Amino acid sequence: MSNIDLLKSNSLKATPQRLCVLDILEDCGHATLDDIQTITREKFPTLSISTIYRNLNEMIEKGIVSEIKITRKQHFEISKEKHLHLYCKECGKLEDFDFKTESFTKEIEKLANCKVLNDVVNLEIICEDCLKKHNK
Amino acid sequence: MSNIDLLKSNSLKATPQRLCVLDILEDCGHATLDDIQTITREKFPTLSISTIYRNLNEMIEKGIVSEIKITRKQHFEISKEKHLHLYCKECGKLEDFDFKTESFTKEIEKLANCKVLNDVVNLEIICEDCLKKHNK
DNA sequence: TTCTGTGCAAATCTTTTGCATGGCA
DNA sequence: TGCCATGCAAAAGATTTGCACAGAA
Repeated sequence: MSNIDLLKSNSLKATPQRLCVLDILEDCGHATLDDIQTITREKFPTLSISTIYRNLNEMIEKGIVSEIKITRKQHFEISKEKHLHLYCKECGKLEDFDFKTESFTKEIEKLANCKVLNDVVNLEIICEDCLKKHNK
Repeated sequence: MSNIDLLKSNSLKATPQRLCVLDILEDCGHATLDDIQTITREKFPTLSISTIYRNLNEMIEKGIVSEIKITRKQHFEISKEKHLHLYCKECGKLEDFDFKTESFTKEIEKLANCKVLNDVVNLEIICEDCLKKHNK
């Protein structure tokens, strides 16, 4: 589904500003507010920060976009299938990792008698590259 | 270990203000900044918000206190053993759940060639009570 | 025309800093 | 005395809101 359809199917108009934000999230995987502001400014010098906030909040409410609460600066991404976020505390890299979390969450559901909503689990790590540096 | 010793062993003076914050975290399990501010005010009407921020940041740096990044308002807790946070999106309850996350994190480490640092994994859920309400 | 979305500026929070004061080793 | 910690006020940042205008249905 194109980003245009994604917006329309959530009764949001496909404005250039919204598409621009979605394109950035698609290209970068995840972006902070600063990232979004910097990149959008190149295309739309007049695009206002309040529009970014407003649109992100709307798209989060509709479930099109998700917030990633792992670093102090929050990141945003286009909502997608169950996966992991691996954030390297050493080099600051934030990556998606394709991993079905079901078997983990199903176990919790059984033990705690609850329904787990997360499609995403966030983990702080030291990444492969940084581990290699340690061993040198 | 008492909170006094906890502070001293991290070369922080055990001031009444710091102890008050730690007591709150101990009593509540987790508290937001608002919680901390409201409760400390009862005991120390003059305790300033900047002192709370400064102390929390220091204690986070030393690893005595951890931030919980799950809701929009961040929560704080006294650092402890590996466990889960279950946050009910419906009623807003945030609870600890005793669950060893090792088998999950070990699997990720193998697959992604990384070291997982988390002692804590955050999950958004619908809790047992709220599920019951649905079925009525 | 009627809505919805945008930009700008102002208002409101949140968080951090600078500095003078106070208390404890 | 010499630190370290605090309180207060100001500064800096982040986020939201009000309003008038612009553009698409």
